[in-house]
Amino acid sequence: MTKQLLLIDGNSVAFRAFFALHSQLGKFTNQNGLHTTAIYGFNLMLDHILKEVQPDAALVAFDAGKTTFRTEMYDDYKGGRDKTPPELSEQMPYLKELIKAYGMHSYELANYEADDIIGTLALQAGEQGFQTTIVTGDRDLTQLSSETTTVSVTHKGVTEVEHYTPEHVLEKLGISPSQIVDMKGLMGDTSDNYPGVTKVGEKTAIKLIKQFGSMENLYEHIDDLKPSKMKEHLIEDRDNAFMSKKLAQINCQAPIEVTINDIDYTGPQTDELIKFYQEMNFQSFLNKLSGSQTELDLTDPEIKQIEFTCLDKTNLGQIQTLEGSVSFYLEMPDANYHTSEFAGFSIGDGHRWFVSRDVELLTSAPVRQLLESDTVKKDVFNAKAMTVGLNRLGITLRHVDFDLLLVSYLLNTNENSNDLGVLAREHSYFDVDTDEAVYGKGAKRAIPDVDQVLFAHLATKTRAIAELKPQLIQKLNENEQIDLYTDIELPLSDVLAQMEITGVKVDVERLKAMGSKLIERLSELEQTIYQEAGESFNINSPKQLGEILFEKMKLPVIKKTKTGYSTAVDVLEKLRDQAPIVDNILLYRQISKLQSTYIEGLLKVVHSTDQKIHTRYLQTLTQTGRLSSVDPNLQNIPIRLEEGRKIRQAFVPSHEDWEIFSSDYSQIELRVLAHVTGDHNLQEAFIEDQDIHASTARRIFKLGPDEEVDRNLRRQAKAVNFGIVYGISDYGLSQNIGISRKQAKQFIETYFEEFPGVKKYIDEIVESAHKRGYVETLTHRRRYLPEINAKNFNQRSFAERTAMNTPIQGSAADIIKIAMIQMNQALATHHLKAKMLLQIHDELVFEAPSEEIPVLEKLVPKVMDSAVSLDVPLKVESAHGKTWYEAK
DNA sequence: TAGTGGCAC
DNA sequence: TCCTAGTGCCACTAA
Repeated sequence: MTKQLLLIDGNSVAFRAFFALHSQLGKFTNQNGLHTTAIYGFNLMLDHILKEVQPDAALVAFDAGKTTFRTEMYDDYKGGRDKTPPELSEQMPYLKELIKAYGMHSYELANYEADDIIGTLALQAGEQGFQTTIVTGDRDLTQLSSETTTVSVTHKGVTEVEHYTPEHVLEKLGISPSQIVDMKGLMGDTSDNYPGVTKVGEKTAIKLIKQFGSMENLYEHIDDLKPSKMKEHLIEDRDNAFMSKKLAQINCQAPIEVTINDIDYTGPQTDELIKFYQEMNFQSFLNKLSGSQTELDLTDPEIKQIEFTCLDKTNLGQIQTLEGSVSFYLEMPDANYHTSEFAGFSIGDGHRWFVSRDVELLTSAPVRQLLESDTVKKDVFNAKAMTVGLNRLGITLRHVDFDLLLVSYLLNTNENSNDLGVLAREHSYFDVDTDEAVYGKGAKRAIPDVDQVLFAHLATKTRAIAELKPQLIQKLNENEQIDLYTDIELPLSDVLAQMEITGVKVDVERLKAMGSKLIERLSELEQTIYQEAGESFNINSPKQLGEILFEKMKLPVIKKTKTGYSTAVDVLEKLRDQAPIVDNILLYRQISKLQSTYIEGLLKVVHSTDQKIHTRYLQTLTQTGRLSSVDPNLQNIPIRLEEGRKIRQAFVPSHEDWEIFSSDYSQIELRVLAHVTGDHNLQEAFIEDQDIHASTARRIFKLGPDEEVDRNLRRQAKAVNFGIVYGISDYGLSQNIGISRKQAKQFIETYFEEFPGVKKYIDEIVESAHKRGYVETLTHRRRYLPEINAKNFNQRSFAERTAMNTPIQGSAADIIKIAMIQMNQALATHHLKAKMLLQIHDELVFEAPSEEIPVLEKLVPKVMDSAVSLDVPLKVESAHGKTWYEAK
């Protein structure tokens, strides 16, 4: 066996632990009022890493003080840092006690940082045949990773770490560990406060190092670079670059006085540890030591016991005896079921329950036949997740009859927890544990090793689905929601599953090219802003930005937030005349949004196997019945401004000679409003296919029949129309179009005079909401408004506005859902290759072979505008092109 | 994790 | 007197 050495960067891990638990600061104190967050977090990390590494030798290295050989080289090294919070410093001496009780050594060395101690020991260890694991919160240490050394950087919390081997460094950065110092030399480091080369950030630095191999070689060949700003900066900042590289370089020849032989690790001193835990008030660690908590205790004895059969290859035949309807549950511990691992499954018929960890069994003939059968009903929790998960195993889930998640959501939109156990409790069903109780939460979340625990949990879940089914179906009937469930939501879940599985193809190269351009522009803007401000600061920090604008530059304060000055767009727009920096900040914001959210964000979620993005539509989340989209959100890809709209050029068809085809409902919410209010004037405008905002302007501004509606009046009328849909307030309207509150009030009153049906509807819906406590859409989708009778004016007003808005927004959502189901059927009956890819609230996006485009141009609008029959016509507009951008 | 800001419909 | 237009998701900072 290779000997294992564990080296921990004490300050860095303590710092991470402290902030990871910072929100709990108040809860973690001992009898003497000592804060214990960092100690607790450090302990969690130790338990975790000791179990993983099982070291033969171990050491925790600390920084000795503020002055080191680096501060001698550069006064300002680590300058400008906030001083360590006292709640953290007070914990450091106790942390060292903990380490001692664990039987580990700590060490620090004057003039050197912990990094240098670690680097020096790791080097010696490698020579002596040790395998070394370094734990730190500081990415810079990854320069130490090698054949014999792995660097584990804490990720979220403290127990989750990312292991950096040389291969992993190469994968993440594209360079080798030894080249990290060259990169740091060029880019500098804001947190350690050393400069690097002006305008060179991580991306540029990596590009240069990839090209030249090292900083030295880059400067030897500097004359070969073609003339550019960057070249000038490189030459100008040469000295900074070399100094920064030296600062970044970990010294692996530190004059340490310990050797590996001095730091044997033989395990914790249990007695001392118990004493220490008592002093720190660490109950859970004490329990763990005394062994009073066994894993089996996780099963709550209160819960009705369940008997189940472990399925394996020998007893598969028994599955064939299941009949009627079966409950099925496939456990995917990660929320993203496109990529999650499978933890196991359970299947049963109300009396017998079969369980296994081995999902391969699902593909065996008896199980597959059952899942794919058109005659055996399947009852599940989250049909869409099951469909996608099984699809990954090559199985098509058919004939789903009951979806506990979907039904609960329809009965009450607030009951949409994705944890079956939580949801069951809402329905007064207690014979199933929550996932949190069985799997734990946060960093501690894990699938139990003990079969009994996992299997009992899966079997009780399946049983809960079966036992809750009859009563919930009955409630759907009582609410007149059974059609909504059977004809809309359940079939829709399958349509959505297919859309998610299909995914949308992304032109990765195009995104990357856009990204590098944006980065260049950002770094230029950044410099301009720093010059205009007279200092450099973090533009992304509203706090720092506020200080620059409102204290240093003394611009007038327009709006404040809870925490300080507001720097939101509407505020900055009012200031743009006062200083040129404001426009640059607005531009910086716009571009950095595109870069981080859309370029970086999208690139992160492209599946490498098919270059596609597979979003997940959440069908049981919104309070109105709309869908939402996550991982990533494909419902907010920019369109309003041209620069952002270009992102859509990266959304392309998945086959050559195919196109993107898009259809959207025109003014669907206002049409729904015209329908539900029965307002004659509003209906007339739509029946005559008038420009609705111009028509509203004509009425509220009392224009004659031949009078021109100018752009400004139309814009104001448009805002009024939106205001009506959202549940209007005079203040909101006045802010939106920049008029006085009095004037806004006047607009609204005139609107109600001109559209009396709308006024009547609003009064009635609010009254009905007060009486019944909920509102409904066209399809009886229901939203409860518990605060509609609140004493608090704001709470009540909010509920009243949602009472107006929800039937409108929700009915529009109903309509497009119906259209999606019918559209999917229409594609099949017409034997089209076209696929539905995306839904963006009032828009459907498809990809199709070019020759099918003429067919879609007729078919899609026909299906969409006849999805429901309203008192006003629905209008659909379509477009197509080589990319989503061109389909406009 | 809370707060701020910004993108969509 | 208060605050103030509906529904979402996500990045980033600061702690």
